[in-house]
Amino acid sequence: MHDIKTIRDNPVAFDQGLALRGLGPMSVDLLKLDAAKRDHIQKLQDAQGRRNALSKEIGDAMKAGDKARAETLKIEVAGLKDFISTGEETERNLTQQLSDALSVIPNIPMTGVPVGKNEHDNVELHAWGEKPQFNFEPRQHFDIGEWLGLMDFETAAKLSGARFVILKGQLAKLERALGQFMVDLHTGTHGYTEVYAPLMLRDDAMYGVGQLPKFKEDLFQTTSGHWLIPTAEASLTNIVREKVLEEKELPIRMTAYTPCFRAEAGAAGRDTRGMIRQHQFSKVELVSIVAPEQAEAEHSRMLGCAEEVLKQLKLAFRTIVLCTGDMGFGSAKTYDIEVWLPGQNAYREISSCSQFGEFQARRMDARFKPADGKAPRYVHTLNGSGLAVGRTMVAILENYQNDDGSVTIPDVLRPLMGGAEKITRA
RNA sequence: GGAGAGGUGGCAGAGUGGUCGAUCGCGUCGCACUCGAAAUGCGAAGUACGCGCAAGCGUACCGGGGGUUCGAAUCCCUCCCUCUCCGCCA
Repeated sequence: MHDIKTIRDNPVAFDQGLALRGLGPMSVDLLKLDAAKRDHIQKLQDAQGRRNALSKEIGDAMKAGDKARAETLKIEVAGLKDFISTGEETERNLTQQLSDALSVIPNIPMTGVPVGKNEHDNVELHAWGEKPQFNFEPRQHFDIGEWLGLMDFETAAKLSGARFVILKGQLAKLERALGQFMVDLHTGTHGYTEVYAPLMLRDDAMYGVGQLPKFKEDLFQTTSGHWLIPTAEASLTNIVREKVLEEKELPIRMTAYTPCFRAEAGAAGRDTRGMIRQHQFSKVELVSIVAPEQAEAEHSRMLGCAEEVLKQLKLAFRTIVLCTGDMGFGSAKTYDIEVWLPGQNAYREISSCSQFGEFQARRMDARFKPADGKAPRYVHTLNGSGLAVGRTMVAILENYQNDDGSVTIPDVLRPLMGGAEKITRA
């Protein structure tokens, strides 16, 4: 959510920021609405002030027993009544209009983010690891999983339709092991606090992280009106909503291993086979709540925490900075980590780490009291996948596949897989 | 699901429809006393928006929203949340 005052003070910079995202200028319309609202408020407040003064006089007159004077004054106030009641409604409407307009405007990219139109303009930061070499044609993960007899899309479709999967035996266990491995790494060596949080959220919470009002069609809603979380970011970030934290409490680092639910409304025809794009998947999420000055350093740190998972699993990846035209709605700067998938012969996104500035904090009203005792300021929020569990399983299947169809289990996961070294056909 | 009780400033807790933006206490901050601290005494302090260079002035805010009234923290409606008892249940 943008601050109308900031736009008022510097409309040109605001429009330039939008242009980076490929959007047309909006400041003129917003400021017109803002001016109309403030002009109206001024008139309304004058009228309210007169009413309050007269009402006080009525009270005094009544106390003094001067009935006639009280009645005269009442008539005078009656003249203001219509203006005030319609004026209050108009104020509500104008406020709502302005807020509606602001709530669907994306965040402005930070300076330094590469300027570009779409994913082709993203910039590679660095790459890590060696792509595995095979003396056979590497297969895609769904072929591997189905051949193993441990990955079943057909039955899942009977239960739930497209974009669901059933995992069995060692693959079901691998999913659980991956989640546990990641959470243990982030809580153990990276200093995050593990959190168990609701998977169903209310409107306000979804609005707070920017999922609503604009991306309703990407979400599932229950009959109770709750929204199923598309990412644990929504649950974790909202933990600080409507709070005024002490600066010494920052940074707050949280992680959670949760299912995520996405309607994938706009993805018809994309990644229709396999586990890459599902309505339900697991993810270990990282969320940081920090003072503004810490945000950039925290962002790099978070990226490192996510990359460490891939390093320990010995999976090759590259890290890119999304260009201005490819960033998500609320993000000010985003790193994507893409893991190498030999079966697809391509890098695929496995993590996205973003900083939001105060964009989400404004929507949530999440602030902190600076150590110097000055007025509360908005916190900065960050989140990143650490990692998407389903896609990590995909990467393991494709990178660790063997000629005989089995899949070698990465060293670090073996203790969590009952000591097994390979996943073999059921 | 049934019945009931509540939601007031950082916390706790008063508040007959008319100087209530709100008593008192605790906590916080400043000053005094002290070598320093504690204790004590005195004093300060809500948030948002608007106007103003500023001092300041105005408006709104007692869970959210709407209403009654000349005037609402106080009355009415509605939604949300919390607590207690009963029922059901992983």
